[in-house]
Amino acid sequence: MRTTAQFFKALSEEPRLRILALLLGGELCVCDLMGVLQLPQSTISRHLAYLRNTGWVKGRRLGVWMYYRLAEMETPLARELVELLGKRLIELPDTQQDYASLEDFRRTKKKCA
Amino acid sequence: MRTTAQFFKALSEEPRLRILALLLGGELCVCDLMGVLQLPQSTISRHLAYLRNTGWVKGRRLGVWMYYRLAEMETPLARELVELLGKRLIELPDTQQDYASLEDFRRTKKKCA
DNA sequence: TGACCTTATCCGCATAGGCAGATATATTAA
DNA sequence: TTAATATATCTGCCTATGCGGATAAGGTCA
Repeated sequence: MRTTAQFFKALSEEPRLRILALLLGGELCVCDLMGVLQLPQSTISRHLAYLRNTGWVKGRRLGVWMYYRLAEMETPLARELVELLGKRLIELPDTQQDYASLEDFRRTKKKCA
Repeated sequence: MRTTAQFFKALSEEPRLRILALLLGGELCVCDLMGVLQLPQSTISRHLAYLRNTGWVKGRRLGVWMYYRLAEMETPLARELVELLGKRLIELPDTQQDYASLEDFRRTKKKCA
């Protein structure tokens, strides 16, 4: 139960929820997330560490860049929750706006990747 | 998005998650929750206030007792999340144990209700 | 190797929020 | 009205955790 609460805690802070919403759309590197969330690199990285430790995301290194993606969930609760978020979280206006920012960022400031 | 994060925050602390899991089984009074969670009354009441303020539960007074139940959710995300919890959270061993404790408590120490 | 880039972690600080005990409020019953 | 019970809120304390800046670590390329 403690584990389950810890798992939900990942969703309880706005920056982490936004990161997860973005990752529902596919793999992203840290600099993409910085571009969208407009938060310092250390903050982004710390939240990603949190998400890694609670089993939400996995990272892989590609050269200099770390790419993060949603992990494969291990329990039915987690799997169905991800499915639900993919359907309902994504349709929220805030999420849509973040997706638009991501588009912008990738088009204009493609410093990374 | 902030609201959504706040909403998930309700699930991010073990006592609140346990309370919600119990309420998935139906309306309960504060003393029932005290009996199961074994936490001081002020702690239970504070968590219930939190759950009230974030729209998770509604309370109604019946004489001296306050009964709490899950609220009717207002968004598809929330509704489907409750449905998911009702299916998957309830089957966790910890939750089952709390349900058993509730049975016990109601049978033996029926001081309230 | 050394310069440079990206990401992770460390540090100190500030704040949110948990807890328990004390007190206040509401309801019932004598 | 007074007493008793159930619940809510207040208070003070303490821990967890968020934050940003600084620094470390890992990787690439000249």
